Amino acid sequence: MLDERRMAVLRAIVEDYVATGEPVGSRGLVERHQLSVSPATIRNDMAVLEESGLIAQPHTSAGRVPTDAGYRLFVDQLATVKPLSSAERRAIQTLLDGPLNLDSIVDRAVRALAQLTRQVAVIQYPSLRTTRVRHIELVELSPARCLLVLITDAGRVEQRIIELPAALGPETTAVLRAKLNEATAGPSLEEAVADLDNLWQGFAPAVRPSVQAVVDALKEIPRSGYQERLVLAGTSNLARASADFPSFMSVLEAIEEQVVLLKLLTDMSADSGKVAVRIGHETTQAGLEGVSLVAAGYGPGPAQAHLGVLGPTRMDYPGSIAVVRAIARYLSRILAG
Amino acid sequence: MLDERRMAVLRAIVEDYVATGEPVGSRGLVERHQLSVSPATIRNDMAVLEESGLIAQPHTSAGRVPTDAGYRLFVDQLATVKPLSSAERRAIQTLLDGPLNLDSIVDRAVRALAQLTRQVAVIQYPSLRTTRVRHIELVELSPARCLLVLITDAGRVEQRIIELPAALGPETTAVLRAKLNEATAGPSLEEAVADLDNLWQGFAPAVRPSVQAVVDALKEIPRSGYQERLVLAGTSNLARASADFPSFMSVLEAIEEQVVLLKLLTDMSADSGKVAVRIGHETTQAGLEGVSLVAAGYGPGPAQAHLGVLGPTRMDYPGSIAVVRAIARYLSRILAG
DNA sequence: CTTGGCACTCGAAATGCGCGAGTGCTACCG
DNA sequence: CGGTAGCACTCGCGCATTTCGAGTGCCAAG
Repeated sequence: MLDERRMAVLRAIVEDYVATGEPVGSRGLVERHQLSVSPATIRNDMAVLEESGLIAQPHTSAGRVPTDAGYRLFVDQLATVKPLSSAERRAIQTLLDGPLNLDSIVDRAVRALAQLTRQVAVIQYPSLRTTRVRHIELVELSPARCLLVLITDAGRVEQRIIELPAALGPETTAVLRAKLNEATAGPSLEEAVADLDNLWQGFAPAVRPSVQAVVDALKEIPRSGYQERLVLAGTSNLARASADFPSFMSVLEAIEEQVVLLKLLTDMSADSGKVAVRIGHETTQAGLEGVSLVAAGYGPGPAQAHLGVLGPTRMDYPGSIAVVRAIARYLSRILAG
Repeated sequence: MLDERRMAVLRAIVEDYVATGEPVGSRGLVERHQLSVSPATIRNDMAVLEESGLIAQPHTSAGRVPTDAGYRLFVDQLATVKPLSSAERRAIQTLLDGPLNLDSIVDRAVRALAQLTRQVAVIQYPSLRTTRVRHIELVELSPARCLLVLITDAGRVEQRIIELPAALGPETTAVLRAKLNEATAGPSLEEAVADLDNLWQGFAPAVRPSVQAVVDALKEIPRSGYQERLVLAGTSNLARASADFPSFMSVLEAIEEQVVLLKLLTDMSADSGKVAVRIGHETTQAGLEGVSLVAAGYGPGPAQAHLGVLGPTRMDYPGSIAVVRAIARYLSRILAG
């Protein structure tokens, strides 16, 4: 039923529509592709494809447009891997230069992603849940306050100011710091933090409430919603494609909200380096009608975080997939180094 | 020449145009405002105002629209201070709740700013140049690498990973950390950092290159462009007002670029708490045609950073000014606490 | 100085029309 | 039976034309 040529026709329709943005007709197809059959034949094939729900026509006497299902089939079976151009390779390579602190790496990566795909790019910071603790620092700011600084494996730094019931004093602070570092030196933060409940026992009664305050703050870190951070770039690319969205303002809102986007990202690909694609209605989120998402996990070891690009369903999937995969790998490598 | 009533007319035109977005005619004016004169009189006044360059008509047989100069006069002399509504007060008040670390405070503040003004909100992080150092932390990650963590007065935390020519060892690290804290305990980071050039003399020859590497990294921090951080919110509000811009995509691009925006912000208000307004062409930046900016400085003591909102020239100036001022003050107070 | 009256202008919306891209169908061919 | 050529038909798009009305400027009178 869906033989060789019909698939070729579908591929051609997707490619042309992505390129031009206009419904593609039978004549144009045979002209631009080497299909070596007549337009009439193509029309018959198109009728079949339409019946299968892979393409549709916006109105009678217009050309055909791929449906979400059509894109899905294209991405899964028809798309040929598109190797990165040397210019793209070079652009990504420059990521390796520059400061090694996480903030600036992520910033450069997200900009590169947006620029190369010409879509909206999004990167989630390595989750505090799953990464391991590299170091914990405890600084007395005043008798009533101290600062807790947490540095993870992936280079992420998180800080909290803690109000203390009673002053700790320099020695106690040093001891507590050492114990915290010792206790969290093992597996992920989330697991490590579970063992801290009895820490106060090793301290003098006077400072125990303060110790507990610090422990509570530390336990709170992987729990709070604030711990998830998302950075965006290339929002202006959305405006360029605004004609493709029913309401691109609602898309902007949904993106800014971050919550929805975060959920989508984490729901998608799990494995580091694997690229997953959500097309159109598959992103069952309010405000994201007509939006596709190409995402991958990244991070040292198993995926600790995700990154991706977001654009109209009418999007260059092979190209986006290639860039997303490449950047995810580079990022993983840098963070592991 | 510009008597009482003419100013009242200008104010009415600005208010109506801001409210409706449509050129306002003489008849509508007398209907909606208590001007107790006839439309014909208003027309004469309008002719004068137009001659003075304060209003203009998009085309013959259309109503009048304020020019940039008109808005300027309105803001400087005509606008009445608009007190915050209790709902607005409450919304800002909730800023005081929640975690006290800088990132989340700024995040909440920028969202509040965007929501209350229904404009694009932008907040600049307290500059590393002018703030004082609260604490410096130095952590050995491996023999060849250490992590430098800088905590400023305003609660900002900055980190760098430093490649070391030779291992420092725990004792030397401790000594160096102490010396760095001692040396930077004075004035602003930028000034403090100037005195570090001879620090290596106090160390054994073997570790001197490593000490110098740390000092260099520290000196680099206030210098690098990366140190300036800008956070945005409410970009979707721009889309709502997209009809007001000649090309709102270029506005989006300019905003994303951040460099332009940063320059504008720092060029504007200097004093903490004072609100400054740039209207239309006064923002002499490419891509920002038809954009106005309402900004204020904030921070403990003299303004260390800026925040503001950005929108079409057709914008509720009194309201925006009130909110910007309020949030700048709250933020200053929180950071000082 | 203000006001009513009036002719005039000009953009926005409505209307009508022709063009052409594209389709589906049918008859025909290898 | 799949492919092809021909052909009538549909329907959105672009364009010219018209109409409508909001708003102005000017003038003469109060």
